[in-house]
Amino acid sequence: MSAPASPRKKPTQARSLATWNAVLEAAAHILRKSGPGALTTNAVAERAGVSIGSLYQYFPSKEAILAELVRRMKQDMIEDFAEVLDNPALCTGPVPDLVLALMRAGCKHHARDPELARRLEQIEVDMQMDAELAVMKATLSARFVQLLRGLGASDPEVASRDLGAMAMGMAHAALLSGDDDFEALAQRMTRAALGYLGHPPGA
Amino acid sequence: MSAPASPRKKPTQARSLATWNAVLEAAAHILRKSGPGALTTNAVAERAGVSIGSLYQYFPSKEAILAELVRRMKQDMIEDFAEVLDNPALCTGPVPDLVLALMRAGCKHHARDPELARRLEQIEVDMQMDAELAVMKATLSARFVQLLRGLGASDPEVASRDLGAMAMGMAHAALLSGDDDFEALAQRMTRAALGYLGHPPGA
DNA sequence: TTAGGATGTGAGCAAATATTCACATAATCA
DNA sequence: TGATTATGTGAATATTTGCTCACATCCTAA
Repeated sequence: MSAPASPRKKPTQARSLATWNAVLEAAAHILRKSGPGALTTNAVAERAGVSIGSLYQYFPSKEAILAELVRRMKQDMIEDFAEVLDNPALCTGPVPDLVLALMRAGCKHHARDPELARRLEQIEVDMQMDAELAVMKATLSARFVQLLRGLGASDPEVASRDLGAMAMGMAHAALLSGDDDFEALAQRMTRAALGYLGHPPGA
Repeated sequence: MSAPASPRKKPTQARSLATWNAVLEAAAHILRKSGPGALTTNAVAERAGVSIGSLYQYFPSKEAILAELVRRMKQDMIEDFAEVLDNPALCTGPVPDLVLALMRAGCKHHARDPELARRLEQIEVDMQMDAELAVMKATLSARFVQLLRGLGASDPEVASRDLGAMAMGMAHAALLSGDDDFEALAQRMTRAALGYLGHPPGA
């Protein structure tokens, strides 16, 4: 419960790096297939083909494993969004195109690994972040707030929160229904987001 | 895990009904204040001022307690929505007024007990429903689908899912930020929903 | 080659947790 | 009243789970 959520030691040799990865992959697999209730340290070690002692050599607690998985997902997400935010043509072009591109980016990691993404986003809510993760989240959030201010949103902080939550909610609901058409999903998200921002619906 | 999620026996005397209620209230309190991780049967019994044996007389498992809490919340929600859906003036009036009324209804149980509502909605996702709960959810969903079809939504089933998830996501995010202005929240939800439905933003 | 650090092992401990059961007390009714 | 049923009790059990530790094996570098 009170154990630090950061890795105990970084692997240096190739052998230990394989162990490290096997643990994370096993945890991801269990989370994906059986949910957080089945995620026990012993189960992770067994699935990883690694002894429980080895697991604890690199992760001081179950939470640390989850934290690392969340950090990886968040990292990917930030990169997906950055690809859009760093594109000058999109940022100066029509707002609907920009919003659609952002929603597509937001759906990307769901498309890659839907169930895992859903689980991790749910877990993230109840997880106390380590400093690294906090910085990553703050950075991403700040970029959105700035963008929304540029789009004329009256309360960019709230708008950022709302639009993110809206997209996440829709994505999770789609997954639970077995709907994996993420392009159509991104377009529906865009309609809602543009409405939120006060843009009239175009063709 | 495989225990039935329905109550073991219904209380008949006043004394046992008090026990029944104390258990549910205690479970709600723990969920609200400490989250699902702290919800153990022994903790619930202790908080309720009731022996663990008594708890198991009425609830065959921890899941059964949660199922009952979820059923109660869902029941309240359905009533809140029914108040709007059964109002002819609203249903035949301007669409934005109707949508706003629905969003307000959707926020109502969050306003009553925000943290509990958030937790229960999260738990509900991973809970296998009993028949009673399934019927309640299906009934509510059917009414929304019908309404959305009347509003000209091209895919009412998907729209119902999307709009519900959207509202829930925004509500949860607001709560986590400590934002408890549910009227403002309902208005922002309405903007997004109208955009989703293709309605041009009015004054 | 060999010393010493890095890595791996898994039995087992301590704590937590869900649940049962044998028994006690209270309410109801013939 | 006495008998039967409803309700309440909490110590005890069986299981699970996070985690440690004493020891084995592997790698690297001098």
